Parts: sequence; structure tokens; C-alpha cells
Amino acid sequence: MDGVHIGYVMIEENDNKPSQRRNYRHGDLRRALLEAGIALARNGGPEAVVLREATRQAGVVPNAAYRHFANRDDLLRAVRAHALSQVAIAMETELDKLSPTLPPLAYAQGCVRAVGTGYLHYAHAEPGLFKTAFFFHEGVEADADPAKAGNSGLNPFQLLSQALERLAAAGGLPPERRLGAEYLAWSAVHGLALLISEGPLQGVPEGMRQALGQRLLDMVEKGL
Amino acid sequence: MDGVHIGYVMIEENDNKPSQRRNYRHGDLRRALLEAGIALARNGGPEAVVLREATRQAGVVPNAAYRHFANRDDLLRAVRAHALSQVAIAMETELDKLSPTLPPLAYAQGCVRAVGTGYLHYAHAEPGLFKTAFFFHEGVEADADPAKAGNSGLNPFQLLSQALERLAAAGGLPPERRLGAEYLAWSAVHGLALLISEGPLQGVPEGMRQALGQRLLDMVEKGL
DNA sequence: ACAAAATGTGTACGCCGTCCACATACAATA
DNA sequence: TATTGTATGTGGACGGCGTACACATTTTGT
Repeated sequence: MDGVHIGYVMIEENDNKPSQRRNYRHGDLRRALLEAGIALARNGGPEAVVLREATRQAGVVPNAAYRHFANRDDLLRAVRAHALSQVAIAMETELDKLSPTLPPLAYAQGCVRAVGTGYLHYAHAEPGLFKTAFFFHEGVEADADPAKAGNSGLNPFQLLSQALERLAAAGGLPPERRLGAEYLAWSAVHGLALLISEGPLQGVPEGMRQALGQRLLDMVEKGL
Repeated sequence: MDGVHIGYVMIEENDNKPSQRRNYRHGDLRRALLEAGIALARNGGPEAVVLREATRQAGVVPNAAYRHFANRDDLLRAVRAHALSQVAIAMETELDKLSPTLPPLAYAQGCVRAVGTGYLHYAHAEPGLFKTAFFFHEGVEADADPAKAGNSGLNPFQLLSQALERLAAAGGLPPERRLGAEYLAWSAVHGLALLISEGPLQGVPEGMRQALGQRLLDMVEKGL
């Protein structure tokens, strides 16, 4: 029953995602292409997401992609949105570990650290997607697109903003230093994330990596 | 006398770099290709340095490049080396502004700031080359290649190390925090450099950019 | 003067993104 | 239910890229 030759699109088994299809219509090509793109980005980073390969994995002719994405860049942006949302989720995972019974200042500081830790963790766990997420550094600040957000509905930048807001409210960040604090914190964490995910700190052992991350967050906390 | 048609390589004027040549042999192709590559990287970043375009600018057939560079990547690495050396020079320029009559601790702190300032300045002034310089984050730490160094013979990472060493010697950095300090400082400054050169801080006005840079360096100084 | 080594040329291959015309399936309507 | 329009996939083609192989030309070392 599998591998039957029907019409001129032969290959088949189940008409869904895994391998092939029997119909002229794919049924869920956009999703299939996106997932292929994500897989490509996952191991190989943004430059590895190549349109033709995605269509190959979806079992479809190259041009079919243009019914769902304007061009390669459009596909890449969709992959990026997914990666951003994953970063947000990684942050939220760390945030959820915090005990809400902490005193406000400690809690707020914990939030900032959690955001940073999630970021660093994701960069290490998924370097390809991480790189894709921040390939275009294109305004995520005021972007309400839920495709780029985590479960809270906030994207990574917004989660950082929220944490800093809380910190300011708890008195952990003097008002005159509140403006632009996002960019200082982001700079520091992003820089280390790059060194870890694609830089000279790639092979570094777990313990050392954690320690560096915490020292960096200390620095941010102290110096923000 | 110019534009003469000689043999089968017609175009001519002066047989040197600017435009074309009359000889079968180019004479200085490697340099010409490298300079073309640098120009391409300058406006367009690493992905803009395309082998065929470089050969076009050098007035030579594509394959000629392979007599001087193993492949496109090899050319890109040469461009990167040049960019790194420019970064080092930008740092040295800032270092030279320091008055050596300062007390040791202030001088050492000034050195660290100068290194960071030079880095940030270059990232803003030459975003394409800056991006190329750190496209491969590939061990520059123990690289004695003079092509990647500035006038002092030290590359950017080594200049940072030197500054931190001085800071530690002057008592501005406790010994237990000396190890890995390079990566913390580098992270912070590199992150901001990215946001400025290709990120959401691109269009930001001069004053704001300077201020952010100094605040970031404050943070590093305080929190290292 | 001549052979060997260095350097540039010509031609070709496979891969990529993308355009255009055409085929097929599905859905709304008559 | 038959028809027609629209969404979606196919086929073929183009130009650009990196690069391999064989060949031509110049320079250099004997």
C-alpha cells in the first residue's frame, strides 16, 4: 500500500508531514516548509536555510514555495519569528523557577537574572536557531506579533523590559539610569551569548560557562 | 594613448591598480583582489565579498583568483585579517590619547576604556568591515599573525588583555576576578557594538550613542 | 636557449533564487 | 449537479555563484 504510483506524483505513505504525499495538493505546505526551514536553521544557522532544500524536504517542486512565501527572505523571517518565540519561552522557563514569595527587590533582581540566564541557555542549546533569531536585528521592541512571543505573549525584548521595570519599581535601579537600561543589559548578555554559541567560548566546559554567565549577570546587576 | 587595444586584453591606461592592464600578467593580482574584497566588505559585510565580483573589479577572469586564494573563504579570511588590524588600530588611536602622566590606576582604567571606545567607534564607523572582522569568531587569542595586528603588533584581543593586565597590576581588578575578565569585557562591548553597527541602535544620534557607550564602560569598570 | 614553474584563460558543472506559462484540484455559484 | 474562478503545484528557463580541469602565456632558473 505504500510507495504506490498514482497519477504523476508517485511517492506516498501517509498524506501528511513526515515523508511524502499522494495528492497534487500538499495540504499543509506552508507549515511543512517552515518546519523544514527551522530544521535547516537548527543545524547550520540562517545561511543554511535554503529554499530549494526546504521544498525538497517537503517533497515539492522549488517554485511551490512561492505560493506561501514571497521569497527566501520571507521564509527566513518566519523561521526567525519561531526562534524568537523559543528564546522567549526559554526566558519564561527560568522566570517560572523563581519563588514569588521573595521580597520584591530580590524577586526583581531574580527576574533580570532569569531573563539573562534563559537567553544564555538557549544560545548554548540551540546555536543555529539563536543565530537565526538575531540575524536581522530588526526592531523587536515594539512588535506585537505573537509568532515572536512566548507563552506570556511577550517577546524576548519585552520580557527584558518587564524585568527592568520591576527592578526599577523595587528600587533596584535608580530612575536616571532606567532609560536605555535594556540596551546595556542586552548588550552584555548578547555578547556573551555570541561568544558561547558561535565564538571562542564554544567548547568551554559546562561549569566554566555557567560561572561566566553568572559573573556577567553580577556585572550587569552591579553596574546597571 | 589611453584605451588602446593591444593583444586581446584591450582596456588600458596605466598598467596598475586603478582600472585595467595591458599585460597578460596582472602583476599584483593578490593585492588587487584583496582590496576589492575589502571594498565589498566595507559596504555589504562579509556576505557581500563575492569572488567573481572581486575578479571583475581586478579586470581578470574568475578563475585567476584561485592562483592567489584557495577559495572564496580564503579571500574572506584575508579581508577579515585586514579588518581586525583596523580594529586594533582604532583601539591604539584611543590609547594614544591617554596622558601617561596619570596615576597608575587611572591610567589603567583609561586603557580599558580606550580599548572599548576604539572598538565601539570602529563598529560605528565601518559596520561592514566590523561585521567581517568578527564573522568567524575564531581564536584570535593566541594568534601572532601581524596581518591581524595594529601598529603595536597586538591584535584587538591582545590589546584588551594588555589593558586588563595593567588594570590588575594597578589594583583595579582583584586577582580572583582576573581570569576570564577578557570575555566579560569583550561580551559587553561586543554586544553594544553589534546593536550599534547592525542592530536597533543603528540610527541613534551621536550623543546618545556616546552616552550609552560610556555607561556601558562604567558598568564594565564597576562590575568586572 | 630552453625547460620548468607561475600565472591567467576558456569551458563546463552543479547549485542557488526567481520568473513565466501551464496544469490540476478545490469551492462557490448557478 | 455542472461550471467557472481561484488557489496551489509543476515544468522549464535564466542568470549568478563557487569551483574543477585543461590549456595558453609569460617569467624564471639553468
